[in-house]
Amino acid sequence: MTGGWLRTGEVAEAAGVNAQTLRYYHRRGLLREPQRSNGGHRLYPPETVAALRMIKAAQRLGFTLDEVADLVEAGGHRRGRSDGGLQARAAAKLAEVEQKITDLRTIRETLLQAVAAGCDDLAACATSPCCPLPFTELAEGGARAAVRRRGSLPSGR
Amino acid sequence: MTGGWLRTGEVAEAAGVNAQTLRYYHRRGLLREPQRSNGGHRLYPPETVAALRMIKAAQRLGFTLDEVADLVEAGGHRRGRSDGGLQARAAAKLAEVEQKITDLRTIRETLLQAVAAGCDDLAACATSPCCPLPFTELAEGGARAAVRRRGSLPSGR
DNA sequence: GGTAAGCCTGTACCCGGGTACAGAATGCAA
DNA sequence: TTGCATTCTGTACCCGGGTACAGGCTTACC
Repeated sequence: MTGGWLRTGEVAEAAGVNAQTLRYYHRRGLLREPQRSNGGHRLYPPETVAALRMIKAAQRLGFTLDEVADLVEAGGHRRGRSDGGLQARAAAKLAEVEQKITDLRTIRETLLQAVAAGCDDLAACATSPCCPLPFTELAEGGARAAVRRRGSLPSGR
Repeated sequence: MTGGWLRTGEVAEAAGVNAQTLRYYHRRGLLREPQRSNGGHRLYPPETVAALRMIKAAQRLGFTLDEVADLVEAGGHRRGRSDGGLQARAAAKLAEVEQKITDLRTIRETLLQAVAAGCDDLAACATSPCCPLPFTELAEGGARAAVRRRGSLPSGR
């Protein structure tokens, strides 16, 4: 409302995002297509920068792009009843994050043990009864975590 | 040494891994190619199961498959000097894991705030001065984390 | 009006860690 | 010996989150 329209590159720069990413977000339904110039160039309202920051923040909070798209959609729809459900989703995500922290703490303890015990060869450790590393539990823990991860987490990349 | 040879499916089953994954690990240099039967079927020594568990454990500790391959390689080579360096790598990974835990704690606090403040619409919150969510920091935090993630972490998927 | 920078579209590719499929050959038990 | 299960190979595809490239059009400035 305050300033004029912004071009793709300007929005991208202001939000600290690659210009290609904007198009990608349009495809994913995270951003509505804006107005166009006569020549077909996109002209964004300044609020778009805030919207992008919001998307990046939500991602950082552990939501996937699909989830963010849902949230945006839900937020936009809630003319009548307030069923955006950010509350509920944030609570669920909170539980996931806490589980992930617990997992990482276990991993940390195990790494600490490996360092403390002076392990220097995984292959040797794996078959040695005196090594404190819990290979079997770790391997199975991976399977459990993989299942949990289907629910999506802040995670890597 | 104790038992007979195992076929691909038996190893996979015993280690809780898809049979295709074994081939994949051969390609990635995580497992040496074993002996073959006359007909060309792989015949694994029983230790392979322990090796697979080791790989899964290392993955669970936050090492990527490339890193595990390095560790295996280094472990196998250390005939003369003991430069496997699991020690050093575990210490480095430990630092990464601790950073990740710190990040997740920040995320958790933020989610808690969102829930406590009763936020129910991200788009509204992002432009409202009374919302406690630190959108800008979160967005920039994401950029920082993305850079850190180039170093690979336990992460998702 | 010229020219460079910026933008448009579609399509292909990247990463990591697998998984699936097709079609041929082997292995093993009855 | 027959027949089904398993394995073999190569190649393609999946997920999530982007990024890159090519070839053409628009915009902005001098």
